[in-house]
Amino acid sequence: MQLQDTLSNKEQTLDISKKIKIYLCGVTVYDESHIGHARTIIIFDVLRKYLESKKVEVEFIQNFTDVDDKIINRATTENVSAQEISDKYIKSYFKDFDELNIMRATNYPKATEHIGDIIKFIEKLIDKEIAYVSKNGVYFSVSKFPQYGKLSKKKIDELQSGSRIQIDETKKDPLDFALWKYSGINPTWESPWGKGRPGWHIECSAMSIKYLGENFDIHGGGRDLIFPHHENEIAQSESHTGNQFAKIWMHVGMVTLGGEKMSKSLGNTKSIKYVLENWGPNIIRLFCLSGHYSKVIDYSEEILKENFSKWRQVETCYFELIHANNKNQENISEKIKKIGMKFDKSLENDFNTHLALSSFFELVKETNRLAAEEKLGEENSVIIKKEFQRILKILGLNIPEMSIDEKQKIDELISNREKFRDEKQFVQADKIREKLNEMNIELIDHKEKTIWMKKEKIKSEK
RNA sequence: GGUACUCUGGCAGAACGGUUAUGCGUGAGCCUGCAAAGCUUAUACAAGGGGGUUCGACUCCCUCGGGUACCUCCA
Repeated sequence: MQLQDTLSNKEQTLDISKKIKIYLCGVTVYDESHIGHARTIIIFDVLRKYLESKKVEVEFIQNFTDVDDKIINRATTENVSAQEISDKYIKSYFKDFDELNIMRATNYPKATEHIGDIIKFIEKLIDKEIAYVSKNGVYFSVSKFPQYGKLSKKKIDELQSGSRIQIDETKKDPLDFALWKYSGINPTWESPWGKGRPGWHIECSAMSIKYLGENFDIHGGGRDLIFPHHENEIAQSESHTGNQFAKIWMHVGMVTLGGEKMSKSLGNTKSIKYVLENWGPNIIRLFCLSGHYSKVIDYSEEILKENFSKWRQVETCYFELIHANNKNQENISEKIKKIGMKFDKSLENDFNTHLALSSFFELVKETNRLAAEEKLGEENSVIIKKEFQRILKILGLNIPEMSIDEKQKIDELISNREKFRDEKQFVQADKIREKLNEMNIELIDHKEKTIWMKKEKIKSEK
């Protein structure tokens, strides 16, 4: 599998004949997650589901940064403890992402639960004289890591001149960043240097190495983490271990709103809860997979509506497959096999989900065509269904199952309607159709039969 | 200002040095008691501007321009 690597700026080969270790930078838990977070996590979720569909073992670590100024600020404002804030939003995080059908990570380490590891990590950096203790905390000395800037392609002297932060006189160099900050405001921990809390970045170095080792396969996150977060992680980690850190750096493009980056600080976010309520998980997933992961995608109601139309076709396809019983059949196994191979090939070529989706829609279209031509028989449907469900599973799309009782009731109503139709009592027949519609059951009248499909309830549908 | 990414048909969005992307939308038709859904078919100067390399460029090179992101809050 080929993946574009931010560090080398080249496609690198991911050897999928062995176990794959992935570390994804998760969220700082001080507020509701938005659709931008969802995109990044959905991309990695599909990557993982694809790998696992190929029987590749994946160890997937995603952290929660649960100690941070913003958490503390929020806690102060709401007059509760920082932990209450982070707990609340971790809970909320899982609610959102379970609903989005995201597979749980192997582990979700939290910064606050790894303070000991972090302190040890910093101690080693001090021993190596790469970090130093100052009046305000412990700092990483950027000048001790000559390759600093290699990920974000920045030159150290340019960074210094363009630096927009106020110069902290206690630091040896304005670029040096905090590993440990002295602080009297809770939460704080004792350390060999004084009471305080860890800086941002250090938790990801300490935890990724702890769980995945010094040199793991993929380190990912949003593009906005390249600098300074990931740049600093590399500096700390490689100084610490003397080894190469992650093999491949994979960065997901931003979600914009009206061409502007969606971010909490700009206040132009669409929360996952909002979008879930209006469009549901499947359409969100289709939307997030509709462009190449490295590029920007723009959120708009129109584009969600477009994905809604796509989803309807997928649903139709599914229900056609379920009800397939035509006698005439075409031999389609070769065609389906080819589509499946194209789907896989697209994903293995820098994880091109959009191209993969176009193969998927070929399958959907082909099935719906056969159904329209009354050529979708049981044999075909078995072949197609296998591939259809394989792809659905990789993409994390989900058509809700129905109970047998429900199905029975629907079949009854349909056969009643058929009687009325045969007797040309269309008013009665339409009444039944109307009734089913209220149950979110849509009828498709074919020449030889009427089939039903359960439509997902979409609030924003017109 | 620096760095990176980006500019493809009404919209979204891919691949590829020479071939239909695909989807949405729109028009027409088929199916239907009517619908809906679906199918068929049609539709689009496609390539930010200008140069160059090449037998041939959307694809490579140069140049000019637009957009976005990052330059210590950020997925």
